Amino acid sequence: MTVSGRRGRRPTLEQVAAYAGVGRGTVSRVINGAANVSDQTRTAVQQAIAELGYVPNRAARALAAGSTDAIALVIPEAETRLFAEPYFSGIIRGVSAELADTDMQLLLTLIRTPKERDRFAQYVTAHRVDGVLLLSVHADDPLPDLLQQIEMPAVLSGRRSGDEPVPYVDCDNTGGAQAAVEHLIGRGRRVVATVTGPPDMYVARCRLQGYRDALRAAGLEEDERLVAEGDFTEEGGRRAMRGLLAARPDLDAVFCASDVMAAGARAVLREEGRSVPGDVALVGFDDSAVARHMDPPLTSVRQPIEEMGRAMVRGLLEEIEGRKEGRGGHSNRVLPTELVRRSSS
Amino acid sequence: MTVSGRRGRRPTLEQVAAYAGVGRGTVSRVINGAANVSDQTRTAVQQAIAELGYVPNRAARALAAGSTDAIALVIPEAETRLFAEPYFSGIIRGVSAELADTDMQLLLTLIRTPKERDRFAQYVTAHRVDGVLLLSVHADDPLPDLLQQIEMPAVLSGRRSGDEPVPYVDCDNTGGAQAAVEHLIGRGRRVVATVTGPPDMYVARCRLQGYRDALRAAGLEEDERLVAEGDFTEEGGRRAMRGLLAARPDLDAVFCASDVMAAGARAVLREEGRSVPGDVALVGFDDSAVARHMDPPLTSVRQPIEEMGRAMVRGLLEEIEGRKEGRGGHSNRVLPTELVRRSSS
DNA sequence: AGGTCTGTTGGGAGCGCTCCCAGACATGAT
DNA sequence: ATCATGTCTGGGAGCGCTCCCAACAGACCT
Repeated sequence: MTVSGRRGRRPTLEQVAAYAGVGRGTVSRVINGAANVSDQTRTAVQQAIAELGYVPNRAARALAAGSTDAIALVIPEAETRLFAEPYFSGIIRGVSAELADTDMQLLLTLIRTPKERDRFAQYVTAHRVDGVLLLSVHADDPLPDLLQQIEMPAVLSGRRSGDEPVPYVDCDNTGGAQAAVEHLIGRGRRVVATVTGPPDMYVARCRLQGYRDALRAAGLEEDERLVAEGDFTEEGGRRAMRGLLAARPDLDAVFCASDVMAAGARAVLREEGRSVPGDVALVGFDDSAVARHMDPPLTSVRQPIEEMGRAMVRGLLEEIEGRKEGRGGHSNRVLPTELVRRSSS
Repeated sequence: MTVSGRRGRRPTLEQVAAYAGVGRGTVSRVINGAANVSDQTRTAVQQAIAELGYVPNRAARALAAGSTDAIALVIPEAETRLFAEPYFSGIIRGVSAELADTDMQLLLTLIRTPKERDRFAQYVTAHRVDGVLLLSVHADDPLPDLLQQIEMPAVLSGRRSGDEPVPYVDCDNTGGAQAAVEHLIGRGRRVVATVTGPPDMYVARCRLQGYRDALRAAGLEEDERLVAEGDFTEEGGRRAMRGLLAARPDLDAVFCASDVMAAGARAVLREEGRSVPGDVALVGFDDSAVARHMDPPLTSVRQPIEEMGRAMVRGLLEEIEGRKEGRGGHSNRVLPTELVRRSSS
């Protein structure tokens, strides 16, 4: 924590230049790692910087250079409740970690209301950030298209559809669901049901697809009465589970498209006197805290959330860099998931 | 989303002035809500702003005014795991909500390593933010003192000790714990144990104090064998619970200083064949997702986390304002907690 | 009529940087 | 010796704002 105790104004680039006996331009070159600076000069400047405890003024730099050295992480308010728990903090952790080596700043923006969204739209339209990370957007969110229209570099977490035009980072939802169901089948289950997410969400459709793929691959029966629609809430899980038990009382396994829904399903199974995993094996998705603390602990599909955060930042920085140099970026990434086996299956 | 489609450079204050037929100073006055502008002029300027879709350039403003219009929310990395789930996102939600009306920006900074801490120290020392929100600092964290030393406005969440010199927002840990234990006593429990947090954390000491206060007020026995030290982890809760059962097998209630520890305790109770709440009543602290999903659902003490976030921002803005006008702020706040009754007690 | 306020307004100076051009110097080729 | 070429360097211009001072108009007094 070597910080000069000097009170009042902070040293400026100009003062560093004077102290080192060089010109402003030279100091700027050293700071920005430009070539064409002799080793001797560079050393002298670096020493002056250290001795004066100089820290560049971001505002001045941003003003002069026309860039902001900041990216925004945008989170629709609803998500902070729904996906609250490993997701939210996991992404932030990954983003922050990847940004630590950069001197980019992270601006956090929660969007609660259409008014706030418009305000943010204004803000990005005025190019007050260099790029935007958009968390779990809904299909009808106008923000991604706006960003693309004003040519603001952006990366989404998750896709809105199969052919997402905006760069994105996603995890292999289909593969994860498939692995989960294959696992159930591997444990000898033969009547495997599923509780899905809302069908207008791409992520929900992917997980359902994975379920179907696994059944088909194993040659097991596919019955629409084994598919119940949930909404990613616990209550939705409850409702769906009741429906499944009514339609197919002979089911012996359930794959839930989220842990929270699995928690709801589990409660209904208990009410109905079905043991887990004895009578019915249960698998969730997300590997959240809920999964670990359920009784019995829930087998679940883990997404590499932190890694997704990192990948988003890498992608965004590439986009920004690419945009500057005239070439395009568009580096989508789909990260693998992992089945975490616990005693519910 | 009324945004002029004009490509290229954004309109500047100067252009707004020209468009409205006034001087730069006048536009600046209108934007910053200064007095001494005639209604007629103000209206004209506002219309020009709207018509051109003008958004002030933060960097330019910061540079000229010497302030940044940004505050930093600093989170020690460890906390994002430990307190991850309602705490982290709750605070952020509150902070963001309170900031929405302001045009302050929120910079998020996770601090993982001493190196990153030093870097942040540099950053704030260079006055690159107007204020700092510091989450759950440890007693040995040098950051609060540094901030105070360089006269950077700051607000802590939680105190490091009883006489915290830096402004803070906290919840009534003592009162919450006391209410929890009183609740247990009210339900007829007579041998009430507690699992504490690490004694070097002030929050843990407060919750223990609340436990003691309640016992004393009820005239119940206080036995040191009824107090077991945990560390806010599930495993710590397990260990503590085993110790308690060994030392006082006759206990009929346990107050755990965190939900996570309560989850550990609950697991041990199950192993030992003690029913909850039949044999042993259980109460936690935090009202986290874990509490809701335990079996049985855990009675817990809820902190008004979102409100704490809001209070932190209000306090910080006061500090910043006060600092500017030469007077001091120092508005600490201790918010009330609330007992959420579920079936574990 | 002259003087003094008060309320408004315009615009110069400057915030601390980056960009870029021109100049200084060294090197090698002619 | 001369010139071209290249490397390094200094500093002017300007980014878009806020601050502040001077100027002006009108109201009110003496």
